[in-house]
Amino acid sequence: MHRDSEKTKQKILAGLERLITSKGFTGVGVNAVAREAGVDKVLIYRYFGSMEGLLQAFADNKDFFPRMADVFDGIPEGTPLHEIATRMILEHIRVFQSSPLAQELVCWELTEQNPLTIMFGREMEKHELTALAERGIVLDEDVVTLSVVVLCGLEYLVLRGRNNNPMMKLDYSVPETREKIHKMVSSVMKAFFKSREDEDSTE
Amino acid sequence: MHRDSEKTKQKILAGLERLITSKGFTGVGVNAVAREAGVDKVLIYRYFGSMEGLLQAFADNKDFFPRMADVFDGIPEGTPLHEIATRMILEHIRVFQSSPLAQELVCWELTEQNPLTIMFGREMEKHELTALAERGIVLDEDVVTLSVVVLCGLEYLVLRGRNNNPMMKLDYSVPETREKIHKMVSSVMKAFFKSREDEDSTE
DNA sequence: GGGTTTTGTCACCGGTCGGTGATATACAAT
DNA sequence: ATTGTATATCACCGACCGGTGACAAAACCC
Repeated sequence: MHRDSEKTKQKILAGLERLITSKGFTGVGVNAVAREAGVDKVLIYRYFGSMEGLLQAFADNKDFFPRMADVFDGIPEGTPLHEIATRMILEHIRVFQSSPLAQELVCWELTEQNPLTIMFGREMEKHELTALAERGIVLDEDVVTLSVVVLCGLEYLVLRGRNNNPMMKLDYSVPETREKIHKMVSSVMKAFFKSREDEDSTE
Repeated sequence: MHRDSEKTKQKILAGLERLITSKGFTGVGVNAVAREAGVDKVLIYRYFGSMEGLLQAFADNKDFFPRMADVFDGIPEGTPLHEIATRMILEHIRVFQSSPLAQELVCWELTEQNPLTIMFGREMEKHELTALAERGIVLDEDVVTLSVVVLCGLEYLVLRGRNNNPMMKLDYSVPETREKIHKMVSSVMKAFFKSREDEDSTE
């Protein structure tokens, strides 16, 4: 039984993460976290002050999304804008789908406010399209709006897919459906870009 | 103190609804419902067997969405398809936004399975586009997919708007933003329909 | 070594939860 | 009025919750 406060803090944080991903956010509590971490709950109060403090610490020590900027490096020069946007969306959703933690946090965010969900929300808010702005890529406002709405739609479908709650027969957890949706996204982005250009040229 | 089992059942069901909309689904429990309804909790077990039974009964006695078919009656003959689809989407989302109960149930659906969320999910699943099919209106599969994805995106934005969780600066609870989004939906549907037609004619 | 601080264990508190049995009270049939 | 039944009230159970104080033991400092 070594005594290492730093290690126990990590055990607690790891326990919290396991608990969230396994039982969902509704199961999160001081007792449950302590049990999961194999640690006395009083240590949570000692090291983090409270459950709120623990959530805050968890949010601080974690970056939920990989750097979106890396996506760009895989995109060759001269790729049309609509394809860049499409890839951004699909890449984001791929990451999101492979992260049960992120999915659970979004659900939590929709039902409650706490230090963790607030921080997570901020992270979520900026990551995507700011990366474009950093590269000096300026998109039509409507295009941005569409991208976000589509992105939201896909996230939502991923969340519904977790519990087999298809939306109008559209089940994102089915590979064929997923493929169909991806194709649609690609073509709608293309069509919308084109219609914007046509409009600009006739003004 | 009248003794009217039917009335008590209604009081319990009403209490459940008030509780869901006011405290959210996380606050739902036998004790809380009984307290909210001003009734002893044992009556819940007597009349509904269990919490599950109560949720089932609540789902049975409630239709969450007004008949979507009525939307058609307000649409003149000869309206272009893309505009019909657009109106369907926006009408659905208008209803959804004005129903805190529906919003809370969706959140519940995303986190847990129970008789109520399952029934609600089924209701949600069919209502929208089946109405089109009933009228003999056949839409391109991609168009349906796009409609659903956009619809999902808007629902998601409504949910995020409840707790001020904008998505990439896009806050659906702000009227101007809402207006902007509606315009975008209208024009993207138009553009996508057009691109489908172009594609068909060149095959 | 001794004394202090840090780290961890344990027992306990009041409160709420889901669930149940015993009992009182209103009503309806006779 | 008497009986039986449906309706409602009350008290209670064990389990879990968030939170705290008392205390043991390891580690550190001199």
